[in-house]
Amino acid sequence: MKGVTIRDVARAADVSVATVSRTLNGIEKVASPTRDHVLKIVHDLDYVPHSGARSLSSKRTDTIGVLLPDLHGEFFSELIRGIDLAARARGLHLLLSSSHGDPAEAAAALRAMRSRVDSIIMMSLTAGNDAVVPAAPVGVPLVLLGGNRKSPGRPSFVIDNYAGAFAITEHLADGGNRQVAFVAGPVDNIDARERLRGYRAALKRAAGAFPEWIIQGDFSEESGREAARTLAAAEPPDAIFCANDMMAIGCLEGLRDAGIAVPGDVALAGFDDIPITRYVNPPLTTAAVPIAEMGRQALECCADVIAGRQVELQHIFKPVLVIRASSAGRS
Amino acid sequence: MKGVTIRDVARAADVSVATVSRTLNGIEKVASPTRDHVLKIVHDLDYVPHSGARSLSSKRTDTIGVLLPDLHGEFFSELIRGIDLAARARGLHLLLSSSHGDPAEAAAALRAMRSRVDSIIMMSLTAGNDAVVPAAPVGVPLVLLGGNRKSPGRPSFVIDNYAGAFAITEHLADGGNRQVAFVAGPVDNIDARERLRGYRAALKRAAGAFPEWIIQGDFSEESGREAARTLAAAEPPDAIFCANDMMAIGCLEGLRDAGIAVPGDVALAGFDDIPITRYVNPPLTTAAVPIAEMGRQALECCADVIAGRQVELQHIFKPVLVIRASSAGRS
DNA sequence: TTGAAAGCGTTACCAC
DNA sequence: GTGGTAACGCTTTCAA
Repeated sequence: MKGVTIRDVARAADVSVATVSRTLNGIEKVASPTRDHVLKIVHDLDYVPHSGARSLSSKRTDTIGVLLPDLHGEFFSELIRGIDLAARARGLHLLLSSSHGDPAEAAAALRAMRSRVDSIIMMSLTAGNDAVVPAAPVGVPLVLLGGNRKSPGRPSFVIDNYAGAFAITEHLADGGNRQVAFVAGPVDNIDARERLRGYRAALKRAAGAFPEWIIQGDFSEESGREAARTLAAAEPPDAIFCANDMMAIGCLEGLRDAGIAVPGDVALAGFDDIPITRYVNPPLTTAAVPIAEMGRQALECCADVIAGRQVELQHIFKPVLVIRASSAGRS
Repeated sequence: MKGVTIRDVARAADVSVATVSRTLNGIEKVASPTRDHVLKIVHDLDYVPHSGARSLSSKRTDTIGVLLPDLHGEFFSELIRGIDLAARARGLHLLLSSSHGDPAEAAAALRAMRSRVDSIIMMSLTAGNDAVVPAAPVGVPLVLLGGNRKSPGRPSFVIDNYAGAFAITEHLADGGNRQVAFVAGPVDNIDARERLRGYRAALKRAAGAFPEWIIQGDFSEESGREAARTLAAAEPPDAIFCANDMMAIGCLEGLRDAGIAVPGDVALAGFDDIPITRYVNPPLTTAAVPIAEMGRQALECCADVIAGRQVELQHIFKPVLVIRASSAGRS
């Protein structure tokens, strides 16, 4: 049962190994009766080609590598789901690797994957990680996910953080909220910086030019809670825009503890639209990013690159403003 | 830069390919100076062994397959996180595949993986899926996750659903709640059935022998919402135990819509302790399963099996009762 | 401690 | 259409 080779099949079917190979790969012509006979034997013997041998001689692995900085939270599970969906549809396998906090680790992971995959989807969240996306080829085509740094010649899929943040800020300011505070993400995070930029631009454009009010956070729930404490200590703003949903959730709790009602006293919004946002009380206004869809397209892109097809280099996903109870107008 | 082989390294280092191989695999003895010299060349040339060729001659892939029924939700992302953590620590790669609703699909996935991995961690949620875990060997060692069906000779990691459900039910009954209703999971799901069994046993043992009250659900949020409607239509019970957290969350919303307060009018509890449970209002009482830890141990088990070490066959994880506000006593 | 050479299971090329 | 047979890049005896 174990270790059935193509020779065993060839022998049993009374044909050459070449014919079996052709039958299985289906590119070249094989006579229909021969084909059927071979397939029957393959099935009877439960023959599965040895992928190592196959990749050795064909130079293909039919596998896509997925390199992520982390696996915590729903963002990544959604992303992987989208990638997996597309991979299954194309008959590709997925080699997953994560937790690459620092560039050195990520570089090592990249090297380790090199010989096992045909292409790699790589997500580098922080600006610091740019170092691991070398200008030089790494051996296999790379498709980039997230971050805004351009890596010339490489397809990249990014979120339009600026536009999303702009829309949220505008919405909060429109809602009759004069003072909109911003809880920022990590300073070395590109997405976070873009969101900050969007906040600033929207404020400037808003009639009346409300002053900026920026609190430093780090994308964590705890930092959101802390921001709430800080904001509650002073004269609270009319609205708070947190650079991601987790901070908004922490902020929500912090405000509740401080006896500040949302949206009664302060309007609140986040960014990402992770599933939890629907369940908190009140449900959170946020900017929805089509995470799974991004993953799906990134994989399709890999497949195209492998096949030698021409691909778009810049794929930008515009977040959709999702208005929920946390920012219900209080005119 | 591309396609550096072991021969290139051997030539550059002026040694035989055998010596390079030995140096890299580190089992047999290589003189220290030779070793260092070879390693330097390997580094300079940025040589990475071809994994296909390696697996062809060594019969190892250093890869573990992970077969999941689905990728939706936090349960799976936690699981993968635990598995990935352990895999990284052991220098193993992870081949991920999911969305195997029906047995035929799962069987195909199993076949496709066979030649690419040294061992497979397989999760089969539903009783129906048992068919895809054949008694016969599948070519590589299998480690089972979830479900209670025994597959003789195969290590399996399961949750003690019975004990968890028993504990929850007991807690709800103890809290001064006379009538405890149960919202069940899919009938063909083993975990769901065990939880039902736990509920029944606990009710029987409770002083006063409260009558059973079972509503059929399917683990979905929507079915929880519907169960709430059904329960609210009659004289509501004192407490509701949903067979998983998602149903409990749906139930919570349904109760709110019906004007029934939790825990004021009805105590509520779920099962799994997915992260969301902490954020809903009120936070949900539930049975916590160490998901990531289960994944970690499953991978360790794979590594042990591959290495030929003896392993325990039955690993049972007892859920921990997590009491939150949704079941706060109302004596 | 090192080198030479025989596989490992496929694919792909070249004849027929 | 089909068969024979070099690669493919590595590990692993077996000798030296």
